[in-house]
Amino acid sequence: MPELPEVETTVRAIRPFENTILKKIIIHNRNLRWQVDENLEDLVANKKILTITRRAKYILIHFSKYSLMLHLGMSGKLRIQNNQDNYFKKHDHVEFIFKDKKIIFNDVRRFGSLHVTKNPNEHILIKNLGVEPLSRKFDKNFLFKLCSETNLEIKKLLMDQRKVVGVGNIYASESLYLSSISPLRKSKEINLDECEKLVKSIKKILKYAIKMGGTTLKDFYSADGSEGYFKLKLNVYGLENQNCKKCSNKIEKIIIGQRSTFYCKECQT
DNA sequence: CTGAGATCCTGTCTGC
DNA sequence: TGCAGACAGGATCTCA
Repeated sequence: MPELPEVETTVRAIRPFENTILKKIIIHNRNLRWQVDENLEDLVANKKILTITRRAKYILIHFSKYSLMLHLGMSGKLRIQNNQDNYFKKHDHVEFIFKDKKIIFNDVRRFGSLHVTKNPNEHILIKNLGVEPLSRKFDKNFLFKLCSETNLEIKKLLMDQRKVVGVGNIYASESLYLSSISPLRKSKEINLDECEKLVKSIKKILKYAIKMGGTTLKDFYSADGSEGYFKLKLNVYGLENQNCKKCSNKIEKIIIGQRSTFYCKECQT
């Protein structure tokens, strides 16, 4: 579920917990993508959260000495619940307990992860990550250079977190559609103009998705813990055999790197 | 070094 | 209904 906009939306939803004391963490299941660090609860119990930030698809919760790194994987989500509403859902693995409320990490498939570290930027899972697509650094020249350094299908390149972070399977298909570039194109054959279009499309769709996600923050807080991110209007993803909005050709589904990929053969060349 | 493919896990949907 | 098989929005690891 979570690509950059969903993670960013989640970060914004829990940002009100900045400058509050995390009383304790209760871990019901340490068996996530990686085992949760043995002493993680002790290191941050009764400590004040200073800031909550995002790097790639990681949610970073910073305390004075340590930071928590939370990744939502494929199916992870956070929900905020009043302490008095004492109910559980299946696959609630971690509870972050505050004075009146708690944040609960629920993850059906357990591809998510939770780590504690002194310096997240130096953590093995973070230090080799690529450029933030919404940063200034990510411009046409930067993407053009990335494209010239390898010869992957462009969609694979976009999804390689060591090159560009945050773009997952949905937004890769969508941004290529907006740019009229085929997901099968080899990166070395993509010219500077096309890189410009692609950079603009990626930034545009990510910003749009974040904006849309923001409108559901209220749901995020709701007492019943209602789930689900706003489903923004997609142009190609999941729309196999439906008509392309630009040319009325049928949207095709193909597999690239074992991942479903949707595109219009007619408009994307 | 690169790139292809397997893999972790559970739930849901499709087709017989 | 039951059941097998495919598939799901991530990312690492192994191996050629």
